[in-house]
Amino acid sequence: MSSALKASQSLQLLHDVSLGFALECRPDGAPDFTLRQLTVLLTVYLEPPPHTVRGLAAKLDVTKPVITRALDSLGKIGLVSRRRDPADGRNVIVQRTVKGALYVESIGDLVIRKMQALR
Amino acid sequence: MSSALKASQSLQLLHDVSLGFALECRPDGAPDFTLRQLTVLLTVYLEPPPHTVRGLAAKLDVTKPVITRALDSLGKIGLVSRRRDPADGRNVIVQRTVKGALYVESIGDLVIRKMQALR
DNA sequence: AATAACCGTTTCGGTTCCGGATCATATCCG
DNA sequence: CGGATATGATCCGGAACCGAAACGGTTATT
Repeated sequence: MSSALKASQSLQLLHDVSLGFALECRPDGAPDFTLRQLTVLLTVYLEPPPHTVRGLAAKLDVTKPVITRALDSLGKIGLVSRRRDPADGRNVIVQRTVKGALYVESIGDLVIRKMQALR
Repeated sequence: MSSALKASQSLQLLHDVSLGFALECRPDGAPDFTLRQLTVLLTVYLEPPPHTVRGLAAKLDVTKPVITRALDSLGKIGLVSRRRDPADGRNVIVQRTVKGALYVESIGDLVIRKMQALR
């Protein structure tokens, strides 16, 4: 048995993760997560730093205010923090937090759990 | 090598799929997909029929108007259709469409593609 | 020093989404 | 038949989101 999943299994996994995420992964009474917010969060925690508003906007192909607002939402519940770049005062650097790292880790657990439940 | 992915790989996969979905899987100039709309779509196409508004609302743990609106959005671009239940005229049965099936299949391809690109 | 370029945030108008309540219709049951 | 119940759609007020544009602050250029 290889590590490749069949098409139907891939879809089932995505379905289970989407559903499980909405049902089980609500952080701290936070309201619903947008797919965009989730993507921002995962990008910050999975891709090598530093992360700037401009860079995230380009990577996700959205405008800057979208990123600013997403960081507002994520920051409000402590999943991310911001600080000015000391080297270039125009930049804002998005930083990871302990709480965010734990939360992202729990999402990974969800994916693994759903994958193991696949048949 | 087993079919199990490590935690970091699971997260990377979810990230790549989220990002790829937003960037590559825009059906017919359709606006952004909500995570909820995606979940509804996948549920309709992956879980055994019949699907009703009430059943979908219960499964996703949201109110009925949310499902009605999601079906409006999905139906507008032909990814899903509705018809009255001939047996019980109160029910609305959500039906799959050819276009929807092809679209869901393309999402499966995306997942597989991102999985194969994992390292 | 003055100007231009760059970056993130805020504002603005418009759209979409949400849950609760309500409505119209259909079915069930006394 | 008539009232209670069930289902999905619609309306309502509030909240969140979007892109374009404008704004304040920082750095680069001349």
